Amino acid sequence: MLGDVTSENSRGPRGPYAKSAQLRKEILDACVTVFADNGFHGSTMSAIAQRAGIGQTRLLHHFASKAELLTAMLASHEQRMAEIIESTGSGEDALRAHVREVGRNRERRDLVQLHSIISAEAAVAAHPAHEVYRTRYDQLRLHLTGVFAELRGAGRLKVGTRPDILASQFIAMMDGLQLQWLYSPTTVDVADHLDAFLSTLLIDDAD
Amino acid sequence: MLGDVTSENSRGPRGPYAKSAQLRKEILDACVTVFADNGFHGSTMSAIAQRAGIGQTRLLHHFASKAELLTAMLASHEQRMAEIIESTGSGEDALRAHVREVGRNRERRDLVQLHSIISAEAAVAAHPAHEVYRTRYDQLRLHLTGVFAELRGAGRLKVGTRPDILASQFIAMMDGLQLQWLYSPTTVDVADHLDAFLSTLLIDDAD
DNA sequence: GTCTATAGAAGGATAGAC
DNA sequence: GTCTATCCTTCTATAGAC
Repeated sequence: MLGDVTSENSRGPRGPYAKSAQLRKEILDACVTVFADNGFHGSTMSAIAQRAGIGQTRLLHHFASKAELLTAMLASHEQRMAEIIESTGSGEDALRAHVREVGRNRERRDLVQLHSIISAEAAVAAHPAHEVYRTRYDQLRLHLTGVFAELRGAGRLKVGTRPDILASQFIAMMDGLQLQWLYSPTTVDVADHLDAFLSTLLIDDAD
Repeated sequence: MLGDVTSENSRGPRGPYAKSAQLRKEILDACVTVFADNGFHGSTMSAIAQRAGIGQTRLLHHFASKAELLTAMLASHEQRMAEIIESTGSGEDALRAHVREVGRNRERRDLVQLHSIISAEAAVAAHPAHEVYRTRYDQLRLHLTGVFAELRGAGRLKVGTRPDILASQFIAMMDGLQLQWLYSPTTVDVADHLDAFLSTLLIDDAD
């Protein structure tokens, strides 16, 4: 810092690191596939390296451990989920946005597998992704509780329902339907069944 | 068979096997705990043996491989699920029976973890439990579709709902709520939220 | 940053004595 | 049926040359 006229730390990676950044990205992509198929426990550094088309030691040079690889990969996806929560408008639009997002996963079986297997593994406190997932579920429930509460205020919710319970139910339905879809892609239509669920809850907007 | 006057094969294990049967049971119990915490991939024969209080080679003498251990353990539980499907009366009683069963799992966190992690791992075709779980989900959907269809016939179902979709939704809700309960046992009440779901679907019986 | 080589531990599974 | 000893493989991770 002091007197270092060439310092550019605040502007992110300099020239030589550009290639590294690209490689890191490719490694993280390889991670998704391998972790999706075998979970954290069943995946090996060698398998990930092979998938990324590099050697095992080279992989280890960029990510010091398997746990670091998992958390880095999850962090790179976390951003996208945050966007969905923030960006959406209010009320029903917010819910339909979630359904649309889940519907897009039809083309990304790897992402569905990844979520299903890691979320289940990480339910154990010792798992490297435990805190990340606990926080994620808490935030998502909080967000959706707010959305349903808003709908309640607008008189759009069927009587006898509670926003906080609906939030848990909606998340459960997303997770559970995606799991069944993995087993029977032609039988279970995630987006369709989610829409059906919302239809049983919401009173038609009459404006 | 031919001329073997001492043959008692058709009456199950003879004397000397009684101890083996007991040990097998203890091993399978140890399995539940270990597989529940680490899944199939993350569990080791040594860990299971240690949990069962025996040596690794002794474990291997009774179950030839880890995959055999998993399938034997699942088979010993399959029976219980079949009973729930068969035994229950009709209509709403059948659904409430499922809710009660899931409610009992509050005292069996290990079983919930086991189901969550194995069902997610086994979504990959190469997993030793893949076929078992695919079949289980198919049968459960079939069973519940019948139950909901019956309720539809009795005029107990809200309009705009479809028995087959409700079956998928109900299973998804069970799986998904149990997963959230693992992360937040004090926030998510599985049986309560399931009951709430059924309440939004069913028209009160007026007889 | 990348490579070869390899350590050191743990994995599943087998052989053979008792 | 149970034990000790052990094989072979694979795992994560390190060291050091280039």
